[in-house]
Amino acid sequence: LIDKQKALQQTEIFADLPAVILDRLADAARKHAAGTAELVFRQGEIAATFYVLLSGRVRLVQHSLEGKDVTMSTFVPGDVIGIGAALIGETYPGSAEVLEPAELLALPGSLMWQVMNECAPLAVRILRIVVARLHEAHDHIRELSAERVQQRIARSLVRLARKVGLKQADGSICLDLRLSRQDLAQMNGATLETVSRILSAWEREGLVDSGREQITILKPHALVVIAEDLPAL
Amino acid sequence: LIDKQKALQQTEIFADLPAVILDRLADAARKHAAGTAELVFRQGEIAATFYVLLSGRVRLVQHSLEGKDVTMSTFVPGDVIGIGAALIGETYPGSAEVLEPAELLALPGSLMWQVMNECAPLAVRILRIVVARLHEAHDHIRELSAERVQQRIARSLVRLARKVGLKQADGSICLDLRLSRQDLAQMNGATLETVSRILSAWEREGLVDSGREQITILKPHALVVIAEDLPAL
DNA sequence: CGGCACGTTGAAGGGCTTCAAGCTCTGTGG
DNA sequence: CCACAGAGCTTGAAGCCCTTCAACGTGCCG
Repeated sequence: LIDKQKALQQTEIFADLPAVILDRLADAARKHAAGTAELVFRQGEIAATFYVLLSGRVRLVQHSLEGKDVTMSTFVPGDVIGIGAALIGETYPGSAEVLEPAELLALPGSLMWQVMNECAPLAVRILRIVVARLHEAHDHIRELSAERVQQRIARSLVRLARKVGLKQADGSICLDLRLSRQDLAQMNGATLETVSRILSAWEREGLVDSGREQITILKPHALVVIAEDLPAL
Repeated sequence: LIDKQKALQQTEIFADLPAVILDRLADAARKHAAGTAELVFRQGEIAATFYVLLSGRVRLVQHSLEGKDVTMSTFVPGDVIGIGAALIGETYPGSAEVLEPAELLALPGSLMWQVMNECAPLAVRILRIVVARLHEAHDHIRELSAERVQQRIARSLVRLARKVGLKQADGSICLDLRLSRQDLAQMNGATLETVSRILSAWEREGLVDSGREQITILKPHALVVIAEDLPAL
């Protein structure tokens, strides 16, 4: 119970809340563990609860009718998952699939409503998060509409480098996560074959070093050039 | 001043508010008219105000570096524009371009903050709107990632038919707005040539009847079949 | 009536997908 | 410990979807 409070406090969204509020939330929170490939919730289910990710990695994925999976976003510890749907009480817009073994706190959306109405700063933060995600989604739409696969993949790698990149002594950046060609493809509306070909080409040119579910960026700047479609070399 | 109140009351978002609140909002609101192709706000500007659309039509468009414009969403009377950015105080995620001569009410984001903190139901509605738009954006991402241009165009037409379709006696649906090939292209990440070819093909098959900036759907059901990629005919 | 935005159509080509075959690792159970 | 199954990856060939460029209609409005 106390560890649940501590866990909540360490997330950006629930930090610095009045003790009373934190108590109520921690009291209602239920710990939940899930292994790789498990679904925390499924697309289409009525959303009564949302989740705080404590450890591991989770992605939000939409299934298209033809069986293609599309990754909407991936979450790291501290992120809130499914809060939009849970607050409104509609269905989840996608499934939450565990990428790396995860611990989560499950919280009821209804309680969140009550608390938000009493604690304005909390409402502010939620709105801030949802708006930020909306803007990310808009960026994603622009990229899918106007850019080539190459460019989008480069962009993904640059973004991942900023988020989970381990800078090496020689200036290269190692991406600290399991990342298959398939994953990259589903994040960018492409096929795994195309991703494989692009990475192979980059490897031939010495831009990256890639292996099974693992990628190291050798020339970060060159990747940015591709991602931003800058003219000169 | 009284007409501003009335205008606000007739939008879904500001209906049924306490008179005191409505007063303050109406008082701060400033009427604004804009002609076709004008920009209500520009991508990248600091967002201090948001807008309520009273009449006309407006689209939110992102400009890519290579000069391609991508339409994120289009707004009809009663919609709120730029509220996400204005509440957070960051920059606008895109430009708001007037499609048909529009009247708007401009409201300061800071005031909205204050009012939201006092009036929980209002905060609820804002959040509901932003979440709904996030989910729309996610759908759009899935479509762009997994579907062909044909399918996306069909989907756009079906959606427009629901929103601004005038049902005729013979079962056809006339889209009551100016809609160029270019517009359809920018809504779906395609080129105007491709859209033209697709519409020509559909016209040959008797699915639609299209002219200059004007489209009538002759066989709505057949279009749905294409949009949803249903197997049989 | 001339200008201009919108629209059509063709031809060429490129980017990406699809299908298919084979390879390389990883992990697991005998 | 080794072998093997299977997941992940690579590569080729064929082809389609869509874009790009270009030239030419068409209709609207000043």
